[in-house]
Amino acid sequence: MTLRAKRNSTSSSTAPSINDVAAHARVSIATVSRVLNARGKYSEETRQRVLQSIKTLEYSPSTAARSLARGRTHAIALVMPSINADFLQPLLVAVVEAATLAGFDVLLTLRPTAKGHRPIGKHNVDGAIVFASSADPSELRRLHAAGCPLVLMYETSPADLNIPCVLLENRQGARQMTEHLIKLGRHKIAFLRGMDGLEDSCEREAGFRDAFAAHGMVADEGLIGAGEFNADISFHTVSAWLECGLQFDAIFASDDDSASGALQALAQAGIAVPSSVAVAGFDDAPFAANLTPPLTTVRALTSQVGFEAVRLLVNLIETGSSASQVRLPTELVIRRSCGSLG
Amino acid sequence: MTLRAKRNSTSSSTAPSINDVAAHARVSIATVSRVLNARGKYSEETRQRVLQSIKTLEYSPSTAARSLARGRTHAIALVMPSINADFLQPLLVAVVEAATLAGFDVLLTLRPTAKGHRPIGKHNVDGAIVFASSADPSELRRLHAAGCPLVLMYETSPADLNIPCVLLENRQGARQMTEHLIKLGRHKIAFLRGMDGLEDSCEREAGFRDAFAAHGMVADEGLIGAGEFNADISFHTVSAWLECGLQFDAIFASDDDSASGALQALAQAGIAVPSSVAVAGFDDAPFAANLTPPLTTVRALTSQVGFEAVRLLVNLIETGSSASQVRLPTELVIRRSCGSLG
DNA sequence: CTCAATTTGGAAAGCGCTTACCTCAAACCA
DNA sequence: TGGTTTGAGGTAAGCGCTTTCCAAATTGAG
Repeated sequence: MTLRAKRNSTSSSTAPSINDVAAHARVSIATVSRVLNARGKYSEETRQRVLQSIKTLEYSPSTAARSLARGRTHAIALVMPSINADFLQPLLVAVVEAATLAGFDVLLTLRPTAKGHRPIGKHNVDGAIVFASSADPSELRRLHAAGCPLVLMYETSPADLNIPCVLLENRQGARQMTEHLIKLGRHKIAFLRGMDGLEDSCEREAGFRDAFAAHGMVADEGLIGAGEFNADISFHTVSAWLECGLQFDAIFASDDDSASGALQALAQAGIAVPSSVAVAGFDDAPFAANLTPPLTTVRALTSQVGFEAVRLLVNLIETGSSASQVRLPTELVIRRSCGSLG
Repeated sequence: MTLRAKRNSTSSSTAPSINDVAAHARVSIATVSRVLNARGKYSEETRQRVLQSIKTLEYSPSTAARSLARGRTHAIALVMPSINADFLQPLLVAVVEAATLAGFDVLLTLRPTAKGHRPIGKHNVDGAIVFASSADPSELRRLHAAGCPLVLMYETSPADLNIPCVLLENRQGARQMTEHLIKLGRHKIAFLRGMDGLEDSCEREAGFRDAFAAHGMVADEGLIGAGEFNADISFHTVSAWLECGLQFDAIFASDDDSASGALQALAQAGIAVPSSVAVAGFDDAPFAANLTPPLTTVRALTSQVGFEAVRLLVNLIETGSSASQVRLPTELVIRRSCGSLG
C-alpha cells in the first residue's frame, strides 16, 4: 500500500477517493478504474467486490480528475440571452433533458451579462449550444477558432464558419397561417414584425408576403408594423393603428408575445376578436392557449429544437462531424382567436 | 526546460497549457500560477511579461486541473423542476447572473428526469441550490450527509437537517391582497388553492383566512377550490362554480397561472371583470400585465429569491455558515383586474 | 565589509483519475 | 514437455494546475 493510499483512507472527513475503494476491495486503483469504465479485463468476482466497495464507501469519482485524465469534460455550455421570453424555458428544459440522457452536464451561461461573464471554451466544456445572437460574433469566432464544437439555434452560421444549426420552417409556417386567414375571408391582414436582424423575423415576414403573392394579392405596407417579439411594443403599434382609423380584419403577429399585445390593444379599444379582427401568433408558447380568446398560432416545436441541437452537438463532439443544418417543420394550431368557433 | 514542457509546446493542435505560457515568458510555471492568482511575490516586470504571454497564446487555465489542485470546482448546481412554469425563468436568470458575478459556474439539473439523471455532489460542484421539492427528500439527505452545501428556495428545511432557505412573505402578501379586496367592497371572495404540499400554498391560504378573521368575517368554505398553480385546473374549478350558480364578487388565485385560468372561465361565461367579479393573482409573473384585463397581483420578487439563494450558498461555501432563513417581502401590484380603474 | 533579513522565483510534490506497459500464472498446442 | 498465448491485474507515468519548500539575489544594518 502506497503512502498516498494511506493518506487518503486516513482522513475520513474527505470524500472517498479511488484509493479508498481500491484498498477496501483489495485491488489496485487501475482495477477499480477498469470496473468503473467497463474497460480492460477483470474477473466477475473482482467486479462484484469493487462494486460492493463503491457502494459501501458511497464513492463517486471526481469529475475534475476524470476530465483532466481523459481530456474531456463531459459538459456542454448552453448560451442563452438573459431575457425573459416565455418560450425559452421549454427550450432549456429540452436541452438539459437531452444532454443529461447523452451523459453531459449542462453549464448555463447568459449573454450579455452585467459584468465579467465567465468565459467558456475548451478548458471548460466539450462544446456549446448557442441561442441566436446571444453570443456576439467575436465570441463565436473565438470559440470556433479554438476548435470548440458549436451548434447554433434559430440562426444560420456566419458564412465563413460553417457552424451546424437548428432552424424552423418559418417561411412555410407563416405562409400557411396567412393563407389560412385569407381562406377565412380576411384580406386586410396586418403584420407585426419580429425583432430586427433575427432570421426568424425575416423569414416569417417573407412567408407572409409569399401567401399574398400566391393569391395574386399584395400586402398593404401600411399595415406592417413593429411587434419586436414584445407585448408592449405591439400593444402600442396596434393602438396607434386604431387611433389612425386604419382598417384591417386580421393581425398576424410574428410571435405569441406580440400577439398577446395585439389582443390587449383590441380589447381595450372594444374590438371583438375574432368577429371583427382575427389574431394569429407564432410559436405556440405555453401561455398561448390561456389568452382571451385562446390564440391561434403556428406551433414551432421549441423543445424539438433543443433536442436536435443536443443531438448535433454530441455528434460533433464524438465523431467530429454532423449535419450542417436541420430545419424543423411547423404546424398550424387553430384556436378561437381567428374564428374557428365562430 | 523539462520534458513535459517540451511535449506541450510541441503539439500546436492542443490548447496551450501553463507550461507553454511559462516557456514563452521565460519563467517557471509556479510564477505563472502566482500571477494568475495574484498570490505570492513577483516583480511587476515579471507580471507584465506573463500577462503578455497569456494574451499572445490565448491561454485559459483548465478548469479541471484547477479544480483538482484546489479541491474546489467553483461551480454550483441548480436543481429545478422540469415543468414549464412561467415564473421559473426569471428565477433561473437571477441565479445564473448572481453566481456568475460571484465567480461560479452553474450546472443546471432537472428533477425528476426521464431516466438516469446525473448525480450531483461534492465530486461535481461546491454546493447546490434546490427549488422547492424538486429534489426528493432522500437525495437532499444524501447531499446533506455528504457535507454538500445546500440552499433551498421556497421551502423550509426538513427539521433535522437545518438547511438554509429563502422564502417569501406569503402569508402577509395574501392577507394584504385579501384586505384590499375587502376594502374594495368585495365580501364574497373565492379562493383558488395552490398545489398540495407546497408551503407557499398553505401560507397563502392562511393569509387569506387571516384577512377574514381580522375583519371579523369568515371565509366561505364552498368558495375555496382547486387552483393547483395551473390555468386549466382553475379554469375548470371556476367554470364549475359558475354552472352551480355560486355567487361571488372576487376571486383570489394562489398564483398568476391559476388567475389566468379564472379569467378565461369568466370571459367564457360572459362575466365582466372587474365590474362583476374582481380577480387577483400572486407572483406577478411576466405575463400578468398582458392578460385581459391586466392582472392585479402580489409581486413576489422572483429574481430576488434567486439572488438571495446564491448569496447564502456562496457564504456557506466560503465561510461554512450562513443565515438559516431569509424571508423576502411582497408587494401589491394593482392593475385593472380588480377594479382600480373602475 | 559582513551577516541577517527580505525579495524573487525555481523545483517538485501532490490533487484523483486513466491508461500504456508489464508481470505472473494458468491454459493451450504440438 | 517446453514454448506460446491469453486472462487478470499491478505499476507508474502522466493530465494541468496549486502550493510548499528552498535557493539565489538583493538589500539593510551595524
